[in-house]
Amino acid sequence: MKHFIEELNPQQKEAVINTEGPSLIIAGAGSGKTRVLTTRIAYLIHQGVDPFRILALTFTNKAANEMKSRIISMSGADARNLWMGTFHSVFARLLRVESLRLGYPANFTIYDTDDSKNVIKSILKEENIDPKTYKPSSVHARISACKNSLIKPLQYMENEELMLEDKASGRPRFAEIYQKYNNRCFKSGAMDFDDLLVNTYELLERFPDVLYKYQNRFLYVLIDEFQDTNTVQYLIVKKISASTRNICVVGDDSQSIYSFRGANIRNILDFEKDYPELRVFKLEQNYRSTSNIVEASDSVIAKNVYRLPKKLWTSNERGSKIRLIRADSESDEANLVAVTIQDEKKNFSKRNSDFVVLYRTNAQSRAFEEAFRRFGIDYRLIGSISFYQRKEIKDLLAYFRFTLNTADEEALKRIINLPARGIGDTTFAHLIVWANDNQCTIWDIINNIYSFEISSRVKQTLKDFVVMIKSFQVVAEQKDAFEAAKYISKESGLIRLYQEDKSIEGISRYENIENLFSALKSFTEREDTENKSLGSFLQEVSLMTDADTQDDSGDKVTLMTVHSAKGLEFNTVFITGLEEGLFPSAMSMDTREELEEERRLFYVAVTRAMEKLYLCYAVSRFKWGNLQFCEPSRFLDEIDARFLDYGVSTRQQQVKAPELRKTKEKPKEEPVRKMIPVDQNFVADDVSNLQAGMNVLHNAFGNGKVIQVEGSGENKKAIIYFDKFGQKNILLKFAKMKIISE
DNA sequence: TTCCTTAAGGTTTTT
DNA sequence: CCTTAAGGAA
Repeated sequence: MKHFIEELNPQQKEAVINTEGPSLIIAGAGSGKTRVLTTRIAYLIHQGVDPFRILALTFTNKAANEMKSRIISMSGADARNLWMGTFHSVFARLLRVESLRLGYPANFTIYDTDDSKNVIKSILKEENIDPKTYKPSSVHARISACKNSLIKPLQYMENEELMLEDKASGRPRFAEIYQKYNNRCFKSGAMDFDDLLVNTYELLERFPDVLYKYQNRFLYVLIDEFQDTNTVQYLIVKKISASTRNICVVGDDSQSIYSFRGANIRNILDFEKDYPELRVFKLEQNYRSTSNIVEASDSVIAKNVYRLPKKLWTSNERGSKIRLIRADSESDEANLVAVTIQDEKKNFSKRNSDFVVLYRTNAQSRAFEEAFRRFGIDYRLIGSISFYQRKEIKDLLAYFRFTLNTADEEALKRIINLPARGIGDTTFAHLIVWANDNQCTIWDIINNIYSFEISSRVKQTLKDFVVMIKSFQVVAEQKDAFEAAKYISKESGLIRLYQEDKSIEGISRYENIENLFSALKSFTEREDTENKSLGSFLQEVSLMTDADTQDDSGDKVTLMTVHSAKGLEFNTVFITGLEEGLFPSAMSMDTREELEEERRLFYVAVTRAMEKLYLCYAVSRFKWGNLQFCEPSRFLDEIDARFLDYGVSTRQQQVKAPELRKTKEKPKEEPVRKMIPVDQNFVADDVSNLQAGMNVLHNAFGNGKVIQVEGSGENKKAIIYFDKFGQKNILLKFAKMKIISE
């Protein structure tokens, strides 16, 4: 232990060894925050604190897992018993034990955003409310905001200000929807993401014995990324740590980027008011980046008015200047980034994993994916749709969910007619009416279906369904998650359904299911899983994000939003799409507060870079099929010019030149096609008689299999599935391909 | 009830 | 532009 502490700088050391009482650690970007936090916990364990009695909350599962394994390597296997995870996962675990108190089943379901929106949609439908004025996504966002500030439906209705706000915006029935939504979730034995927090708070508030229990269990509470906690989160940890007051929060107000999700920057600014005896530690030495990058980032964040005073510095070498890349279009931007990566790899022998491409919105990833595929650069895409959000996965999970919680209406909706068994919307609507009339769940109805007026065919189908689910329940009870899942997916017929689908999508769906099973297998075989049941697996899975499911192995360039890059570092960073209206986002330019958050976001992006930073923007961009002209981002002007290099590398000019000429003659595509690395000696076959089933070699896309041929003459085209590039529609008129086999 | 066609709408950011 | 939802035909 001793040498871990000796390696720290004086400020870090202070922040580690002062374990008693409230602490605020203000940790600048790259100042060794994670190291301090892990060492502090290892130090506590070393002092004899039982890991079971330490609660450490992080922002992502990934951060939690990484820290945990670091702590284990510092202080031994016992550290496995730490309560460490995201707010949501830790409190979900707690609620599993205590949920009965609040009237929820122990097997309560966790609704993800899609489930929540579906609940809202069905409420709108039933109440005949126009989904255009009450957009499910904005209704959900508002409900979420309420929950994060602990405003319940009844309080909402009594709040004149909020009610007037709704009236003014033309949505006077919001409070009613909010209430119905909550009732519906409760009836389904389901909690949404926000409920995991709200209900934890309520539990501690309403049941003193429960509060007492957890106050006594957790002697030390630590919170990472404190600047991104919201009101409920803070109130929960405040309650839990109230008796010991051993609460240690780590954060950086300059990196607060989640206010849209209810994060309350006041939590960090006002922390001192709640804890007058607070000790503050400031970590201001940056170990991550070159001094050029550190100073440049500082010149940007200095433009913000709302911030705690601190000055980041480094003793690292100056490093190279920040490069600007100006592109003509989004595809040009992507190509330039790809070329630059190739150059950097060649000239400085860097690996793909040294690079990250950051953007403001997920939609921007597409151009990069395309370019990287053309250039043969391996990449990993983080974000957008997570593995567990995929339809086929959600379908299977819905069976698991329903098996464990038959009140879960959203799950039932997904599975009752999948695979098709002749239970359509009409029948389901009947079931809902009967359930409402009888004040019971739909499961109760179909369980007693003989007493209802419905065709005997449907009756039999529903009876079979009930018998099947009951058999699943027995299996889920007796077997581990993997075995149970195998049984359910087979007996439900889902597996067969996907196996039989031989379309491209069908095959990829089946692959996803196979991946789910390997996840299940490793879950049940993992050593530190104390509970190997299907329910335990479901809980873990419903709180996973895309970043958690990806493996970091393999040498790949990373593509992700700036938000998901928080906490990470890369040798070389490309910040792309630096244009007014995109970054800063057009939706966040109206107020000073919003703009400052955008600037903090930019600051986060800049400070991810260790050695080299590229800032990219395009002068035009396609938006919904229309070419739009863009102005470079104001953030580019805000960086002091002495940190910037406006020069363009010779290689970049080479790439740009042909494209510029070409764009004037022919729109889009053509210049991109030019950029495909083409084998000069490639001799194409005559493909006019191409048939489905043939294997071909394309000059740019490589090996592929013809799925289908359609059209004739000039317009004859083929759908080909390429090993490396996936499915493409190819016009045979242009195609340069060899026929390998028939 | 299912499948296919057509229309509309969407781009902040995430547990 | 692309994807998803709704509406109509079999």
